[in-house]
Amino acid sequence: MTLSPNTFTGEYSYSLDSKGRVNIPARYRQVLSNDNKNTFIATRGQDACVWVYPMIEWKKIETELRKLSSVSGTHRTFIRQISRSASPSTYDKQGRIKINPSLISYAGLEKEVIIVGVVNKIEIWNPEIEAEVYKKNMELDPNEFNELSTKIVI
Amino acid sequence: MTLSPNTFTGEYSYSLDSKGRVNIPARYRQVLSNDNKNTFIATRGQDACVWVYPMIEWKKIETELRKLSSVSGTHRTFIRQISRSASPSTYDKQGRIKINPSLISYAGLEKEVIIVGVVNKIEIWNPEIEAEVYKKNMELDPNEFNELSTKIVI
DNA sequence: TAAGATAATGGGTAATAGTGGGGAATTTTC
DNA sequence: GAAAATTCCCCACTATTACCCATTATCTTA
Repeated sequence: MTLSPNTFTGEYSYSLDSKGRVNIPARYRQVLSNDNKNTFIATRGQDACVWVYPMIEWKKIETELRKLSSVSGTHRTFIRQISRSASPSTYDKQGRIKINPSLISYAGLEKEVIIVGVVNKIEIWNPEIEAEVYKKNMELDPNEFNELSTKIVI
Repeated sequence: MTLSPNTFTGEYSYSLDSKGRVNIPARYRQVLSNDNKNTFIATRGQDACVWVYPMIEWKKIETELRKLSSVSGTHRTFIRQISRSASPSTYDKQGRIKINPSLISYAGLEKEVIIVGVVNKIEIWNPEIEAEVYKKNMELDPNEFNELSTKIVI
């Protein structure tokens, strides 16, 4: 059952332990290409969750950031906000990565978390917050969904 | 944990000691390429912070300065300003560099500082000042910010 | 459905990182 | 040229992290 490399789908329930570690689902680790060196980059999501990129995917962002100039105030702020919350973590022998305290509090994570594969990255949520956000988004924008359907066929 | 060489992300809290020394986070030292000779160049940031470049990255700035030297304009002023206050520092056995007094007062640094990796360089802030600047910037340009994130963040 | 294999979780310990300070060497000042 | 000041290098203590092992749970297959 080998899907495309570095592509994540499905939803899992895991626990965040007292040392701030979460397991990366075995299936996700299996589809990682070797050049990721077992390393992920965790960062703030656009929603109240943690985004976890395989290293290779993150490097693409990094390359784009390097093109921006620090002469521009807006660019400077942008780079800082993206970069400051990004921290690499190589998973241990048991397949866990470490999530740093500021990300844990940003995403409101407690013991039980859900892990969602969103194609090129992984999201880690507090289940309660995820349910709220899901509900809100569904009510919000039926039109945008229609618009999307013209762009992508599933 | 092997990210691109000379590339810094993440945020850390450190202390500036009575001798004007700050620790460079171990993770940052590990991604330094050898040709940096354990040396950084500290200078005035565009914001109220200290910018710390690995030597190799700094040399790129110097190259830029030479290119711009015959052209008048803001770029030249910008780079000259950074250049004039730049001073090199090699980190000691414990991984600390020395920040000179004029930079400490420019950035308003006290005992507690935060260190932010902004891709090609490192920023050192007084936490209170950083929080203010953050707040101000967030109010300033949400539109441009969103536009940038749709282009760059994947 | 039982047994083996794989995966998830929790915790202990050795190694590493961060902090503070002492003293030799060097520079500055009188 | 001596005293004072500063810088640099080293050592020691403490806190934190990463690594390893043990146990429990879940999945797979015969």
